Amino acid sequence: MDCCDRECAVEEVAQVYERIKIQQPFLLRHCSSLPPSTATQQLAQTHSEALRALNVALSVMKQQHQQSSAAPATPSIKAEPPSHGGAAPCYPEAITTSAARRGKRRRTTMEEAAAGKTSSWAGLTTVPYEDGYEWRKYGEKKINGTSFTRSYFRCTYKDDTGCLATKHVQQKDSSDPPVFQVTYNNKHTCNICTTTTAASKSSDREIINPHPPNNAAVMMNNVVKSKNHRCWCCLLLSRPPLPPLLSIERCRRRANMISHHFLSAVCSCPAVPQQIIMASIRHRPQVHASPATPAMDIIIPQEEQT
DNA sequence: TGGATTTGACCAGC
DNA sequence: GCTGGTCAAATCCA
Repeated sequence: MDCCDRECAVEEVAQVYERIKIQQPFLLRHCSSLPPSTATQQLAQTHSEALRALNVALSVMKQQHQQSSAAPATPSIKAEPPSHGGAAPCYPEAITTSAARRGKRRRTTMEEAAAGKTSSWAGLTTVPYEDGYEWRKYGEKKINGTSFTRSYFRCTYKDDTGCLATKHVQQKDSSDPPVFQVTYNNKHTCNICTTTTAASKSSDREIINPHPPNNAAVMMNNVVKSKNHRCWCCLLLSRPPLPPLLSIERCRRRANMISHHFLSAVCSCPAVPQQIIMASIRHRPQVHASPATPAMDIIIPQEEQT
């Protein structure tokens, strides 16, 4: 496939993606107004899967396009399509690197990753901080031959559960939105997602039901009726590993941190004020020098701030 | 005040 | 000796 064909394909997929994305809030609203049934369940589920698949396809296609237009000497990295949470990468089934040992780790090169000689896994994404897990930053370093610093993260629950999952995020370019290379080491063993409500801080951690309802209508009703107003937007867009349920307050804060792509993908979420969605569409995402900074600035309307 | 982030120092692989 | 990954004290922030 030549360059023009590829661009046409990307454009076509992008158009379909935008069309489905626009339809999703209306569909979900419609489903929520109907009594739960297999048909509405399947419709909502299929719609969500289609949206996610298109998002994945777009990410991969854009990535391939960038790689093909790069210098030939540039080594290709092992990049698999994400399985959840928009463009966030997923984990391989087997991660058994010796680097999992505590202490200093053997460096892994791009070549090794491409050759599959290392069990760590790298992928490109525009939403490096939205992969459904909670991460705590523990370091940042300027890497030779790169324009941007690399940020190091470990699982927030390392101390609680001994989870050894780590990742590092390296911004690759200043494109719009910026592309990040995310490298994961060690699989999550914590198996917990946490939530923080507006009324309580992180002390009230809870284990999320591993089998949440797939029915969009049920989930919508739960959001509307439940006292703590949990956000389910991530659940709707994802498959295991499950992202955390978020309080509306937390989701609003989080909306300030996520990229244009992801935000527009969750535009059906009732917890994220429509004004934020519109603001994210009106204002082009800003490019920041450090990947640790938000991918864009969104002004939360005054009445929405708490 | 406690949790999260920053940042310089340290350590081990290459 | 250089470099990437981690540690941990200092700092920030809600």
